[in-house]
Amino acid sequence: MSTTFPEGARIARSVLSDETYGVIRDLVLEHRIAPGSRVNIDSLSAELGVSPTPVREALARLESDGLVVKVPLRGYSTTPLLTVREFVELTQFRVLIEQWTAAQASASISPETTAALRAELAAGRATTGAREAGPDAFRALTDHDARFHALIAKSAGNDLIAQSFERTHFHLHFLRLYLASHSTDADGDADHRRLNAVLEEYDRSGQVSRTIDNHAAIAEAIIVGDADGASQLMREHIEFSRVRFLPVVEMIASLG
Amino acid sequence: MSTTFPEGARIARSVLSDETYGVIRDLVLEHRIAPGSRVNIDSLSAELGVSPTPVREALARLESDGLVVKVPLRGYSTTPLLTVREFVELTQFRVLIEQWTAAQASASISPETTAALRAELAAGRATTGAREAGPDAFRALTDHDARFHALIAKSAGNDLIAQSFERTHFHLHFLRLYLASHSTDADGDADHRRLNAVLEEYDRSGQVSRTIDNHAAIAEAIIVGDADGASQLMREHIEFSRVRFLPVVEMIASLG
DNA sequence: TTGGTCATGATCCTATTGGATATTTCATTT
DNA sequence: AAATGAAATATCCAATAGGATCATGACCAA
Repeated sequence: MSTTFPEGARIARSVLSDETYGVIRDLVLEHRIAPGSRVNIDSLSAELGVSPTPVREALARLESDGLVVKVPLRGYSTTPLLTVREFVELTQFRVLIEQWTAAQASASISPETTAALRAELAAGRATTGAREAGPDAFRALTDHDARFHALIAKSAGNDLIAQSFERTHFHLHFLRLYLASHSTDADGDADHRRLNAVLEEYDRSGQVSRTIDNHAAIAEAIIVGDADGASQLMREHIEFSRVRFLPVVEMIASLG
Repeated sequence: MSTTFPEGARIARSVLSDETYGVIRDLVLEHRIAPGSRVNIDSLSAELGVSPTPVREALARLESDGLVVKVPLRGYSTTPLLTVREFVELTQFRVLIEQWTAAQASASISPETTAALRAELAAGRATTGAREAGPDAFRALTDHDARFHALIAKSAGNDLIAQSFERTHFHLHFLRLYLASHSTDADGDADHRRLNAVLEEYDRSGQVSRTIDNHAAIAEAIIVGDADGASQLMREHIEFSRVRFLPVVEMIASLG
């Protein structure tokens, strides 16, 4: 008997293959299944209380999403954590796309978009109320961050580009990295001590309030229709995120 | 050193679900299954001589590719042809991404990339040998076009962006549109007569040689490292394609 | 002893078959 | 003509048999 997953992971049977898809997706994204590890179809189906068939279909879709990889006749594995190179490439992609979405959103600003941006900013500020650091705070921050950037992407008026941007799941990849870094046992190992030092530096560097301030500035530029300003601020925002987070990624890569 | 065989040397075992994925994909792209029509799993599995299970898995992957859509408990349908709006959005996306890839490829030009570009140009010129118009010529042109643009995307040095670009399958969508327009019966209908007029104008407008000339100019700019020039030429190339093809898209949309 | 090869068993992916459930269609009734 | 119900159709899931891969360990040769 392997009660690996919590009871909440069980499925309310309605449209089983879709439900299964969502559950497995969350299991991967939330690190319940470790990055780079094998995914056993039989175990998973037994764990979720369904037959292998919907699990198979769910995994096929997850492969197209880039969350698992399939080796024929050998099964599925979750994709490994982002490498440093992939992290840099993802940041490049974000700069390219989001400079454009910010400018476009500015050019076609509407009262509805303005209201939505202000509401999301308020939600973001609410997360800073509790000033603690660590996984929970980081999760709340990335949730807000994901919603904020997705909102701008949708406001740019090009659904295709918005979809292409959202399907990178950049915030989920960052969350996976961060969770992985915090879940490493903090024993006396010199590597782990250095990682913890990097993490504490990251957590304490005022990242949360800094991010919210950046968002506020970007939103204001968009609302007043300052396309060039919004574009420039967006670029700086992403670059800042890259500079702050890169040491964490490098440490993780050197450990793994 | 272990002189292991390259990846391709691995024996291609019969993995039925992968095989059916490719077959169904071609069926949809080549219009053997009409756009917007239902896809019957039982009929398909009987047609292909396999059981419904691999067909189901293949369809799940195709949904992530955007070629079919699933309605729970009602089955799958092929996605309709591109709307005018989607065509415009796709062009916007291409301009945004490909200006960047062209510039980046110029900035990091290598002898290998130079050779590959020249080879692809030669292949493109070979397609213009037969000066006929119509579906076959258009197919040869889009095949070359897809390879040329994918080559530049890969040469930009960012795999993530290259993948994101290639997964739009823009050339396949264009091919579907073109094939759909040519497959409509040329009866006495006034709409069809107008469509045929638009198509003949398109086929006769020197699109083939014009495209190859554009490609040659872009390749030359990349090879000599002229990032700004390559970026600008790429933009004009895509805009030209948009202007020439848009009337066809509009006619199709007005008919469907 | 050391190194490599080969057989054997376990594990897991893969695919078919059959049945349960939802939807659609069509005939019947009001 | 509209509504209701029942048969037909198709999706959807489960159970199971069939194969491939990997791991373990024994055997043989150097």
